[in-house]
Amino acid sequence: MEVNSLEVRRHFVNDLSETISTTYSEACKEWGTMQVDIENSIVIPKEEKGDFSSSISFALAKRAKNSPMKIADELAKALSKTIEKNGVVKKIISESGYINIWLGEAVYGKYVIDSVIKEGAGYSNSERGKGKSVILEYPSVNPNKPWHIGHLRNALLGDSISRIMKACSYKTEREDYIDDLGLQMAEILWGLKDAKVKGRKKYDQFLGEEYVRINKEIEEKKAEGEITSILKRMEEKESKESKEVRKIAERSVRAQYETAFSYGIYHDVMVWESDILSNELLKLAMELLAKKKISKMPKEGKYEGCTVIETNDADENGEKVKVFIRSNGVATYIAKDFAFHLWKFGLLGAGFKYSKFMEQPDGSALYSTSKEGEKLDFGGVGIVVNIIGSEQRYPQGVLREVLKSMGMAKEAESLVHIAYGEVGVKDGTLSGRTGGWLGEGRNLTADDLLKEMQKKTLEIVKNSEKIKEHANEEEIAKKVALSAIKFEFLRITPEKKVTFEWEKALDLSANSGPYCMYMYARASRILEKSGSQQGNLKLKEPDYERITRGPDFELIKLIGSAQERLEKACAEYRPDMLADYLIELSLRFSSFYEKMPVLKGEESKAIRIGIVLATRQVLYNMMSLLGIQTVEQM
RNA sequence: GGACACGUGGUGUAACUUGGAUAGCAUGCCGGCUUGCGGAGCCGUUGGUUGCGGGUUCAAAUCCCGCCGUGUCCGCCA
Repeated sequence: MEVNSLEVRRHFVNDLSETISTTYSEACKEWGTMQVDIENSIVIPKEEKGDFSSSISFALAKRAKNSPMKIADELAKALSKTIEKNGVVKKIISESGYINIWLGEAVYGKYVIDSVIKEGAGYSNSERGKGKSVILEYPSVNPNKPWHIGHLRNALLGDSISRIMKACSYKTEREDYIDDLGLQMAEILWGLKDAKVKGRKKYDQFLGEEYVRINKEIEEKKAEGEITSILKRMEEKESKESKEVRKIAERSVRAQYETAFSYGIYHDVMVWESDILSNELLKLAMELLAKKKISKMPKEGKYEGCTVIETNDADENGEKVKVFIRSNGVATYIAKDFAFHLWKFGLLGAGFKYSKFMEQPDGSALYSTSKEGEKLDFGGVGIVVNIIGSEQRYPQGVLREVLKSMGMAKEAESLVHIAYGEVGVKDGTLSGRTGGWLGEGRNLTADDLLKEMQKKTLEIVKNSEKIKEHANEEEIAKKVALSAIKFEFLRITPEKKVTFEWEKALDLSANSGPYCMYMYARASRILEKSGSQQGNLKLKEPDYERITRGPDFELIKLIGSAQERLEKACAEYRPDMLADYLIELSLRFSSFYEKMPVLKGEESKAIRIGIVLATRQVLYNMMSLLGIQTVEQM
């Protein structure tokens, strides 16, 4: 039997609601089922108040025409009789209107530690998403520039959320959308001409710099008209431009993915905008809209010759219309995106052809849509998660609205937009057009951030006396650098805007990623010195009765809440909740071993080793969900 | 003009969806700790009228109404 905080909570709710319905049957009649109210009334109180607590008596007071204190007293008394002999719950008492329950340290501690050891890397995993499939889209960077720190935030969020959902048993599909037909690529095509890559620059870096130069040139030469015609020719099948732009884009994407791989970010499939056209997904989608009479083709007025959709929200001029197909026959971005989303949900009855794009460093295959290739089982999922900047709330809302008006309420509901706040810099923007990402000496790119961070961590690692194998210095420094960057980006609620500053970013003391790694390394060393391995803990016969109401049990409770924390983070798409949990865990662990010597613990030694073992495992599990790797020494 | 997001100690943030006990954590400042299982550490002190004003409630950072500030979006751009 696995007992964790979720189980305890569930039991508490059940016992409480049974007790209430018998003790206050009159009040309950009016209230109906109070299950939800009871669930919401349960919190984890301050240490000295107990392990779980309910404030339900306050809500009951009016109905039962009694004071909250008396109700809490009665309920606590009645509940005490339900305490099972197994001793997971030790006592239930009331205090100023609250009902507080106390867990039995030995019994609960044994359950928690035993299940961590038994489940290992799977401990805290959940089945909440069993049988559900999800497609996650990130970071969808235009292929005309390197990833800057804003794109990095997107990619790290997507990477972490997909890891989290996978740990919750969702069948995940990591997808990247490549916009190879956009204005930005047309501009590249116009201005790049015969330019060769100068020096040994990465191709995405080269394109990004060229793009800034090209934009100035376009303005000087007033070349907007020429670009529009290039844009149109790019969309034509088999045109010279369509082939050339795809070639440039593929080369650029390969360069961008070098960045992704250096951060440990992987995908399953990339979808090219040009393939949405070549595989006729757009045509099918528009036919479907026409058939359902959602789209209209005005014969006169402003939108003559267009295919449009009416929306609920009026814009500043009172217009309630969105153009899907322009009067010149060219589809708008939102039309392509809509067709794409019908495909994601499997509502088109057709799909792409795929070919293998490359093998990723982790050994997994990355597929890409293509004009020729085999049919594979991508798309057609139940949940769609898009990690896109908050500035795209409106178009994402339009997608949802059109789905709804097509009678696809379930899909509309399952279209999730992770609207993360933009990454800003103190002065200026990260604009690709004006080159705001270019800096002096170091750029605001994901590549340069990692490079700078590694420079810093390598210096620290080199001076560390704790590292025995100095051959691994580079590898350790890289993992520490990655943890610092990832933690810094992921610890903040996605919605919040962040302002990037080099000084702050490189300040390791302010970053908790390396701190968590440090705790893991210390735990590892304690275990090494104790001669303990995961397998032989039983041989040491830990005496669970030696768990005290102190830092040890506080730590155990925290370990026991791992699954609860994970499920919440998953339900709300919030990696920052796990970052928060990791900090708590690290702090508790730190104060635990500071106050309770493990190896000199005498009779308590075995159980304390068990606690260290469990902590180390959960640290490892949670860090993996943020994409952070551990080291044994640092 | 309309819609949305954000506003919490000096700084960065958590808790807001589901109202509960003294608003949690980090960082900074100040002070202390090392013959001790790893000092990238630990302990302590300082610092908040939760943007402002009303309302609901036994109880409001949390819910409602009205303001203020910052930002974003509303195109036959993507």
